[in-house]
Amino acid sequence: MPTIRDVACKAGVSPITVSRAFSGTHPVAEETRRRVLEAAEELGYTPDLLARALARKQSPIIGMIVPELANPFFVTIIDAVQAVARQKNHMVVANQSERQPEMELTSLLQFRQLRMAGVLVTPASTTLDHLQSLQADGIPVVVVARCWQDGDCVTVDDFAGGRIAGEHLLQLGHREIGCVSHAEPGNPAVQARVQGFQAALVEGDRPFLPGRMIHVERTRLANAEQAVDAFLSLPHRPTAAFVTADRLAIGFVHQLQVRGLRVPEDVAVVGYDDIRYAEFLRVPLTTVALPTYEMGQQAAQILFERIENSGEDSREWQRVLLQPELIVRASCGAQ
Amino acid sequence: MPTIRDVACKAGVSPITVSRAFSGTHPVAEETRRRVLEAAEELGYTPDLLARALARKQSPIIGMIVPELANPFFVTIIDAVQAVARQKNHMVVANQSERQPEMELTSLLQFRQLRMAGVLVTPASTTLDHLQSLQADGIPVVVVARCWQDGDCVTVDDFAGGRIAGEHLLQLGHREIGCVSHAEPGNPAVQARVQGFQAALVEGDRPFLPGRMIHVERTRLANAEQAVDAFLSLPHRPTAAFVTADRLAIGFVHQLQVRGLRVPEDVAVVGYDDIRYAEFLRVPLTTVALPTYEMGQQAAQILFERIENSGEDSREWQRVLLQPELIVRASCGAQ
DNA sequence: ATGAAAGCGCTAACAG
DNA sequence: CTGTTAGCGCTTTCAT
Repeated sequence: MPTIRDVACKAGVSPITVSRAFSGTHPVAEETRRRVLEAAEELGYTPDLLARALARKQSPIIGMIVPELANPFFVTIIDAVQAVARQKNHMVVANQSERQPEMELTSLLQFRQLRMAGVLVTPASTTLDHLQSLQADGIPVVVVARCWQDGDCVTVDDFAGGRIAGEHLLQLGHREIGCVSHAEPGNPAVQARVQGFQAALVEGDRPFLPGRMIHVERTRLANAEQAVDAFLSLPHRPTAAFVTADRLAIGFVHQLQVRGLRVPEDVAVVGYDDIRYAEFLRVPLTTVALPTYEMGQQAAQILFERIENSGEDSREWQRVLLQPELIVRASCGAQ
Repeated sequence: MPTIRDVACKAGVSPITVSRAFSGTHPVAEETRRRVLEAAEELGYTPDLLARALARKQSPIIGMIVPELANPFFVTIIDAVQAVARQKNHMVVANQSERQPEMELTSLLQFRQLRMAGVLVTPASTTLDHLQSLQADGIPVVVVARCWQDGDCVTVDDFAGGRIAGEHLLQLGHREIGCVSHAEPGNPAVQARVQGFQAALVEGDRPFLPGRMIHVERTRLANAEQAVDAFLSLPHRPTAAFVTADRLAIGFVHQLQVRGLRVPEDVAVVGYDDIRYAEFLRVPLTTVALPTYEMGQQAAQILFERIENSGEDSREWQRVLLQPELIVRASCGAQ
């Protein structure tokens, strides 16, 4: 593979001129640039990104960490980030933490060792201090889908999302409403949904009964079964339920039907996320849709602003809060 | 950030010894290694992967190209590859080609410029010659989910998959069976499915009528609508259909129902892919399941074998063919 | 088992 | 606008 020297030689200029012609960091006379590009073309020269990265102390790669790849929610974010990154000639490494803080740390270490241009992360832990060591090394970090006090973040207003779910069920006349939440205890996104939902009930003069709160760890079928068991053994069985994730809601509806209950007639259900196919289910799911792609896009844009203005080091963090939207389908009985 | 020199100084050894202690390429006395690691620990030293990559002419990154991220099929493969890569301390860059050969070429160029350790690709084009320039540069390439004459590949036996779908419908007593295929014309995976399906009919003494072949370009709702239009206007409407992708099959079933037809009573449907939620649909979908994760896993393993034995340059390409499996649910009327 | 010298291919900093 | 010099931090020879 030809190097910058070979091209320089052939074009009759110095190596640095070739460098500049390719990276466009310094002006190069049009005529010179043409000669250089021509020589490069003939030689089949292409810049070595590794060498460039070493010299610049920065590789053209954005590191991402998401809880899991098997979740279209995060894949959509990755997709959006890639679209922005491609425009900026950057690549994206998207790792999953599997919700384990140690795995997140491992990835972050790799990212630092590779001197990535920037990092986007949906953290697995509630404390976010470990992100600051990256910032200290000059690597911009933006948190996605979670809040962050000490840095930039782009989030969905999950409190508002929970609230519109609750409001909707109240409007439909339900007075006894349960809630099935998921995820590891303390997951801030899910907590906010639940709090928003409870706020809606309170505002509607129906204080939420703690006994009607059902929690499961994951969104698998087995968890849905657990949730339905718990739901059906509640005293004064609620006529409706807000389930904090569509994947869980789908299983929940399914299990209710298996036990002979009808949705929405016996139990109305509102989910969260608006995953694909939610409209093709046995009972099309009423749910809260999130501006997922937009979230990734904005996060990436903020990140690149930081990368490009890396000298300025402004401590005015950006905090973007995007609004969710209710999608009404059959599972709540409104249609 | 401390460098290898700082550690060497503090540990009272030469830089090269530190290098060896960390990379483990050459033996280092146990006592020395301990001293080095200790010094590194105190300094907070961590190897600079960019510098290492430049010196070794290889970065610890696997490049992947898939047609689209919005398809769980490919995401599952990425997931599997990442799992293998992590064990080998490698990162994964997974780009989408959006089925455009030029985008694939752009990514491949980037991969080469970054001297990636290896590349996995599900090509967007039928000709695979462009992959050989990578191989020529010493970068191993494995093709996933497609066949490849001139290199390693790991594929699902789509012909067999199409055949079991056809056989199943025949066994259920259907004699007039249509087929709805998708994707850009000439997509080899889809072609194989269709051919396998046709072979089943021929073997069952029901030669497939070309007029019953319906084709659409994509798997969106609009395409499903198109397909149903075409299907319903067939002379002697078939009582069953094989649809070459679940996403399309879901829309197909949906549209049939919208037009007042019952599934499976009026039209039995068999899909392909066994996407998640296929079992929770209004009509749970009978479909052909693929060993997707395993495919990614095996492809990654083969790739790392090539990376690790990069001296040998054996021209005996591996060609792995994995078997699909029929999943019987309600949409075909067997349950 | 350890070390010394010489790059990997590019770019920053400074000159002109 | 162009060139010179001197690295980026690591690993490869080749010695010892």
